[in-house]
Amino acid sequence: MTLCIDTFSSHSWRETAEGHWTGVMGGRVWTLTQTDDTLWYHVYQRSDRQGEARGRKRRAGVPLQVENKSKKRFKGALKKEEEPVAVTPVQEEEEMLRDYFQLNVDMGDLYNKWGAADPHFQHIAGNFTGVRMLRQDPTECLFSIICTPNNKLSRVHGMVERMCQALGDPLCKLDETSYHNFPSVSALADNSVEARLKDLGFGYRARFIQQSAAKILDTQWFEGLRSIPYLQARDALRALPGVGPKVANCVCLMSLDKTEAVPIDTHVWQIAKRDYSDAPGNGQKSITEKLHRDLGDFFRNLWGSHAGWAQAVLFCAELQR
DNA sequence: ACAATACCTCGTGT
DNA sequence: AACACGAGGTATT
Repeated sequence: MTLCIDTFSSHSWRETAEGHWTGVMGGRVWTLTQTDDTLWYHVYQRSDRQGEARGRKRRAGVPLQVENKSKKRFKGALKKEEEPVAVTPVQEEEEMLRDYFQLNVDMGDLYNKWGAADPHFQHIAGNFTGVRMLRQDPTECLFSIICTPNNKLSRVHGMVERMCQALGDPLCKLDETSYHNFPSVSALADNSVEARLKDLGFGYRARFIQQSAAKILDTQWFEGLRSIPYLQARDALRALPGVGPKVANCVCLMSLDKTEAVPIDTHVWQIAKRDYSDAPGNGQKSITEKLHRDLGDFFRNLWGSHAGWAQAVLFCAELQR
């Protein structure tokens, strides 16, 4: 069982050693690894004086052995814990991971449901029971995904990294790598941001980011998107510059708890045309907004309430072939 | 509603 | 070595 965090899903993680993923989540720097059904983690503490983590004192560039394994042991969705009276730091950290990896969701049930409804899913992804959707921070998700259209993922990764370094608060420094929080919306809304991001190689996306941030700051509806229905959230996001159907659906799916949101990108469309002959849009030349809706409806009808998750799993399985 | 076009940048391929 | 190509779409016409 190997932990792997897809670079499209989140650009904040990188594999610093084999099977060990280091990144920022919830304002803290983590290193994660997995053995069997157990997720092991280490949280770096910010030093009082120099802003460097204590973890820095560990051997440079090697796997970080988690200390106090008995304390930091983290069991997945295997057993329920009793409600704590007072929340300890360890309990808080475990809850953050449980939330981020959505470990309360029983993937077995979902896989059975998808496989039963769709023989092709069963054939391609029936065994990929370990793949699950992250529950990302909406702000980080939105502004990262805005960078992806008409772009290469490798470049997006560098862009996001530079944006965090330039505009996010520093957290700690490990082995010459400084980790920063994702920039706040207000930091991204500043008038100087467009020029700054252009200097960092963002091209025309620099304006989208600054303008979207300014609009979010101005209108205030962004924070409430998790608690309103999918279609309302999607349409609200569509009003932001640089946010089309694909980006809106990605943000809905990956950060706003809209499990039914199905982002249609060029790869998904190829798969749909090849493997789902009864799907709409077979004679279509390109992905129009209507086709995006129709294909989404088709997959929601096929897979049910977690269609977006099913699509992500199927695509992940596709990549492994 | 759909098709055509430009778009920043920067690996890669020729 | 120079140059065209296109990338997990979007905005505009």
